[in-house]
Amino acid sequence: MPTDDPKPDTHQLAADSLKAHGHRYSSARRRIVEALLRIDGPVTIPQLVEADDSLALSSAYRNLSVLEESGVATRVVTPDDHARFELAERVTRRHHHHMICTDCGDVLDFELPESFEDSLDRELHQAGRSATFTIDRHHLDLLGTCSDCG
Amino acid sequence: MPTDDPKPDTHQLAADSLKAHGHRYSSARRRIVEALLRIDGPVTIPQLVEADDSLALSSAYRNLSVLEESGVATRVVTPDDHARFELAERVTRRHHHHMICTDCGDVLDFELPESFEDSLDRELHQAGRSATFTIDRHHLDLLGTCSDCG
DNA sequence: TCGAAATTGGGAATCACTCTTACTTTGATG
DNA sequence: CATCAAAGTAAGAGTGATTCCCAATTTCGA
Repeated sequence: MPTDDPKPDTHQLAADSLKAHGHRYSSARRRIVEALLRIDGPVTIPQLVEADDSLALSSAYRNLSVLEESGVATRVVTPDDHARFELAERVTRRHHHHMICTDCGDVLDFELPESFEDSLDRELHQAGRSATFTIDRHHLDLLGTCSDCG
Repeated sequence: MPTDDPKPDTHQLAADSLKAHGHRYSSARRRIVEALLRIDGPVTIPQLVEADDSLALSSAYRNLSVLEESGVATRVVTPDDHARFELAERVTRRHHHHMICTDCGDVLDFELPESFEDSLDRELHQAGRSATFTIDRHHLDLLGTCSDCG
């Protein structure tokens, strides 16, 4: 049972997080997590349901809210008008940012060098301090055109 | 007529931008720009109409789209489900980022040191290159709690 | 195993936003 | 300075993503 497994047991983590928030890891929720693992990258709920027909639309909306508030999934906000979801960084263990294609709406993940993330954090905390704003997290998005639309 | 006026003639800039896109700077559009100047910080359209009752809701929506595509206003996307608008950086001449209160939904502007913006740009272009993604602009948001909700 | 509590899912309801349409304003032109 | 076509206005209908409702089903602890 390695503690530093590059692919830790996502399902166990999901079950624990849900339980800690008073929810169950039901089969529908597991199917959603499996689809998110499979697809990789923030997806809209219609895309998710398309990827696994056994999911009901209304349950997918409800469950993604539950997964979000339990810290298993993250809601990704983009300029197009579907919400997108991906597994939370708590779960994937990787901090990343998003490249959003303003043409097709697709979202890609990317990472920055850790050293740069550190100086980014320093700058942001500085800014938060001077505005008396308590920082929970940051989002860094690139808006532009992906290679498909380029 | 100083060229480097800290408060350049926003209305002239707005009129020119609109004309360049085949639109007029009508009185309703001027009232919207005036409200955006007065309020400062991204506001929802209901907030805007509240700030100036003479504005009609449907016209406000339509005109903000026109102002956006003419480069006068910018649509700000946040986790709550109202679109927010502010004057474009082209118009204000200041690059800034957003602190978003996840409690009340309010959005504050903040700026980073220019030197840091430069190294940020370098990192992002590096990342864009390796993903074959053409960067148009970036967004850097702080999510957390504002001083009112703290 | 049993029962209470949680979950499911299909369809109705909601609500921010956009479209339609008939009317008004604007400004270029003769 | 009169005309009129293009541009703008605004009230309300329409749209579509998301949420709500609730009866039926599943789950888990005792």
